[in-house]
Amino acid sequence: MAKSPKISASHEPGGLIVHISGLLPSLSPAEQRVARLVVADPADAARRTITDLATAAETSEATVIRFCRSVGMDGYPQLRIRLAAEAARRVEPPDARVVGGDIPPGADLAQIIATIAFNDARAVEETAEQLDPAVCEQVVEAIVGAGRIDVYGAGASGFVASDFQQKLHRIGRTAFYFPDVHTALTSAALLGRGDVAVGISHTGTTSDVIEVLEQARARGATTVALTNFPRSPITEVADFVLTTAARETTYRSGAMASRLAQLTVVDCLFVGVAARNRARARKALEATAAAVQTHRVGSGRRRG
Amino acid sequence: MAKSPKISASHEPGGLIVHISGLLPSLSPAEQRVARLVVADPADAARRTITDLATAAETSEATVIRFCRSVGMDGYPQLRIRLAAEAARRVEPPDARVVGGDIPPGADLAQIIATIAFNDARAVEETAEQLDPAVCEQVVEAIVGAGRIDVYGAGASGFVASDFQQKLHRIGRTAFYFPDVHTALTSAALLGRGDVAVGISHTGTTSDVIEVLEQARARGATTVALTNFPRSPITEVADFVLTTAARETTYRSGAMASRLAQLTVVDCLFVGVAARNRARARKALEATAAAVQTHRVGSGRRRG
DNA sequence: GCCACGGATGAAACTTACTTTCACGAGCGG
DNA sequence: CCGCTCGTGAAAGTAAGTTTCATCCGTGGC
Repeated sequence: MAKSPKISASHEPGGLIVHISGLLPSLSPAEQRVARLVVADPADAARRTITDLATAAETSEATVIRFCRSVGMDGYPQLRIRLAAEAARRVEPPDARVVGGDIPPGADLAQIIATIAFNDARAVEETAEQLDPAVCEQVVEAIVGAGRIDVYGAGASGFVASDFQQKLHRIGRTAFYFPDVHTALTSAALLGRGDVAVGISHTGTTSDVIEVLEQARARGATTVALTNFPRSPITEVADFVLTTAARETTYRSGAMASRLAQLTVVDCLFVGVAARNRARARKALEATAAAVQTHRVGSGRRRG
Repeated sequence: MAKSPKISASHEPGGLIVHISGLLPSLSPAEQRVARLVVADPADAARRTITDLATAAETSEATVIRFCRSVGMDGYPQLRIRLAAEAARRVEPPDARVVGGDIPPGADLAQIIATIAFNDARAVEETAEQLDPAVCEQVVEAIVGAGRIDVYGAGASGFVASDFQQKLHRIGRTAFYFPDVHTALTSAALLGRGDVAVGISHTGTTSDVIEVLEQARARGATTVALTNFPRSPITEVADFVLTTAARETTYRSGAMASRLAQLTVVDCLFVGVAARNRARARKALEATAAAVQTHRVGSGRRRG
């Protein structure tokens, strides 16, 4: 990477805040303080002067400017304006449900449900907003033309990887998923030019997955990373990077929001691939559906 | 008239532009030139610097400031921000995404993404809305008091079942998932009063899952069904029925929407259970998180 | 016609906000 | 332990925004 790690935010119609939260862990401590203020209350931040904001974040103006550059803005005034615009757009939720934050200790189940659903839905929506269709297109292209597709993921992301594998398989693409690192590495070693390796890691720091992608890349395969953090280590071994937009969350439902976001991305890719050859994909899907038909009861209309 | 004819615009949530055009005729010629530029393209005006705007209106900065005061702003920066916000709000509804229905054959990837995300998010939201907190509460209760929890699911629902099992396990509940019918049946036969069996089936017609639930029920276990169809066969063997709200869909992303909805429900149950004993759950989660820490790289901040 | 008078206007002085530069200090790898 | 890099804020520098003030014009009285 050249010099200034400026991550483009220009093709981001709706998601400045999302974009910033994604970048948050890659920022320096002082910049993170600024970022947190901004994310917490964009409208308020837009009203502040740079000196004001710097003081509030207990840092200097210089750091605020650096923060602006880090998130892809030219300077503070631009950030202000973008924030104001962003804030105006999202004044909507007047709901009582707890947004973004923690679930309060005394919450009843109805409240928990509302909060989880809201955050889950948001993660899905925001992920879609910040997904770059051009990159998706290239990934779809690669998958369509691939001799073989390997999908990797550890832990929770493993479910997603496995899901993706199954989906691709159902429409007749040759895809594999390995729950075990060693097997995965072995498989990666057998990949070659034209093949595709997809690595899924929410944090982007899962060494197992990174290793496997690295191996795949060394063999000439096209590598794709799916992570929540656009500057995490996994992005360094990937030809294409797709990001989800689950907010940094605490333990409760954060993991789930991120999972849903990942699944959404995977589904988009899947549909993109399937759309390339509708007839064949539909036929394959019908065949696989028919295969499990005998395991269904009451095949007709559902009774009361 | 006293001095500056400042007209308050602070109690004007939606209509800055309207407000300005309203008092346009009362402005001086030079100010009117400014006003017309602003009204014609608020977003563009917000991007300009005061000198820029003054030049464009063929006047001086001083006049622009006067204009700001005339329309009730404190100064130029405030106007800029208000304009940016205003502009953002009125560009909003460009909703080209296809709602609910099929993805048209000629759709480009951006459209596909928007459609999938929208439907996914909807499924999650609507599921939460129709979920009965009372039933959830009872299910949570049962799980909290259970000696053992068995989770069943076939095919795509198997992922969800497996996910649920893993979640429960991580907070120290004894939970099992069996991908194979025979093993599942065997396990169900060993359940007893106080144990819980959860069956997941989107259609509610998967005979394997129904069979297993039936077996579990016969042994005295509490049975829970998670399905999209409140009157499907599976509900007949369940003590508690939880439903998702994915619309009846064709092959494309319907499966995914239903999956996300299922995961959301599962997550709600999980959080509900975890909330019953915060301290213990948190401790267990921290322990499991720490266990995989060595498999992460760049434990600190991510670099570019 | 000439002279106040007042409002509108822009040039320039001024202030504040923003940006850049630079030196210091902490942490890391050799 | 040394040198390196990186994050940081102080301070210098630049640009943006604001105020002041002189000018210009039209108006209406003398």
